[in-house]
Amino acid sequence: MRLDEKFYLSENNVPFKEFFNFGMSVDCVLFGYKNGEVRVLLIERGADPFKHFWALPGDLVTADLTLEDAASNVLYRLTGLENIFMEQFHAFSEVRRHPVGRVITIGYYALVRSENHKPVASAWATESKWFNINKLPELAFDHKEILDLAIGTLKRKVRNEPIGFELLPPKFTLLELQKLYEALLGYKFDKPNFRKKLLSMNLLVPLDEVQSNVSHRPAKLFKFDPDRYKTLKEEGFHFDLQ
Amino acid sequence: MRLDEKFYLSENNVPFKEFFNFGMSVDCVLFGYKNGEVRVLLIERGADPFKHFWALPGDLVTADLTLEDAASNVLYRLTGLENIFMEQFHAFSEVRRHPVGRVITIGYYALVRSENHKPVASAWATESKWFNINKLPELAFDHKEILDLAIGTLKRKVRNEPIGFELLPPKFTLLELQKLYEALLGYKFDKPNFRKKLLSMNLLVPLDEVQSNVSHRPAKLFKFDPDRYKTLKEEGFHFDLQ
DNA sequence: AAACTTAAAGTAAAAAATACTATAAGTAAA
DNA sequence: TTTACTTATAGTATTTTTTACTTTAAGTTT
Repeated sequence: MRLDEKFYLSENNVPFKEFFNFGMSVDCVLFGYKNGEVRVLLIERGADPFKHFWALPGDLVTADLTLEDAASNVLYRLTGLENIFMEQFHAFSEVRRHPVGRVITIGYYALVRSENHKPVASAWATESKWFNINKLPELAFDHKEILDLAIGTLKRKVRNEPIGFELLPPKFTLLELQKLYEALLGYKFDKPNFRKKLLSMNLLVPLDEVQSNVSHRPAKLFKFDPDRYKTLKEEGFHFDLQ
Repeated sequence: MRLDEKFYLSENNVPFKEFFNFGMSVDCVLFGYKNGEVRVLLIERGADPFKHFWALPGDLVTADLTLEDAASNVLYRLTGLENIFMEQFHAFSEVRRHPVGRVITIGYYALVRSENHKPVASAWATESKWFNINKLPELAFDHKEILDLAIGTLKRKVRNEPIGFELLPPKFTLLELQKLYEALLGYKFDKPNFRKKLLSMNLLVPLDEVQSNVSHRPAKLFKFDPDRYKTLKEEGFHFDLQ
């Protein structure tokens, strides 16, 4: 079956192929965390339109790729990393959102440990840089709107699913975890209670290892146990941090 | 600026317009509720491909519409209603998901009071019918996958946001509300406690009115107060039913 | 060895969730 | 009109969870 062969849209007899004029893109909001700050990786555009503006890393989608593939590719080119945690959050479709044509973009947010990223410099982007999510520059296209929605999504998600761990190194202390959540949610936790709550969830595996190079009593290191979470979830457990 | 004038994709010098070959569609998962059952409205397709299959109501998007407009139109043609509660939940982009061409579809779920819908019979759809979400027929395209994700989204959302009310008549009793949540979540609540919890949220306005035509003591009617919810939300309130 | 810093355990009070009981207010049948 | 029946609604006691705070332990630095 070919596009132009046989099919017409029933309501008005317009040939199907008249509808195949959309451009599709993905835009990735890559979050990181460092020194108590939640950050997002932006690129400086190396080409028109919006040349020299800061923008979300993204790309037009080619016909042979799923959106997930396209977003993974963007993240790979940007960081050199594969298997980054990544999730769709919204489709943006304002008719005039892209000055060059009718482009609908799908927003993805992704989480990564800040250290692990190699800066790019290509024709695609002249520079990439981490920005504190509270100190953002002016952005190209409708990327401010996209980024704002991504931040809202992250803040909501992080409370209901244990995805925060994606922003931390594999081994972390309870205080590091607490500080991360405080930065994400914007309020403080009581240290003993935070500790008690997290440990009671049984999602953290204590390691036979402590912090090193600290000038005080070193804290015990933990790792997150994704398999344990999967099991608990099937039993009806619901991750929840207020 | 025109599409073919000036712009090339930086990485490989392909002209921009080569990327504008996508078809876009919206598919709507319209949920209803009646007699303790959560239901979804499906259509029987009146045209190829998948003629005579049950399917989600949807349509190809034209260049002048946003996705939200397109989804609203689908729902209007289906029910005759405007301003139906509706929300995007996912973009589906498998390369071969549509037999006729590369169509990316955006899934919307929508909530409506079951009574208020006029059945359609057009070339677009020969029939429309409510199905219990636990007794679904075989579906066209990848609509089973779309519907499954919509059901998961609804069950998650309904716990964290007071959207369940969209499925009830404007005036309802506390027991009706409880039965709705039991059907949605799949477990029972203790009546006095459910009542206590809901009333303590201060989202329900008691009316000077009771049930009629019931063969027992009639229950007081309530309505949901969306403005109150907005206010409470800004003060940090978080709707939560476990 | 003393001072200092943070980890980690413990405890008591308050709040919330849970399980259950009792009473009130209506309808329907005798 | 009375009695039985059904559901609404209020209340209460128990358990569990959350919250706020205190104490002790374990390391580093001077």
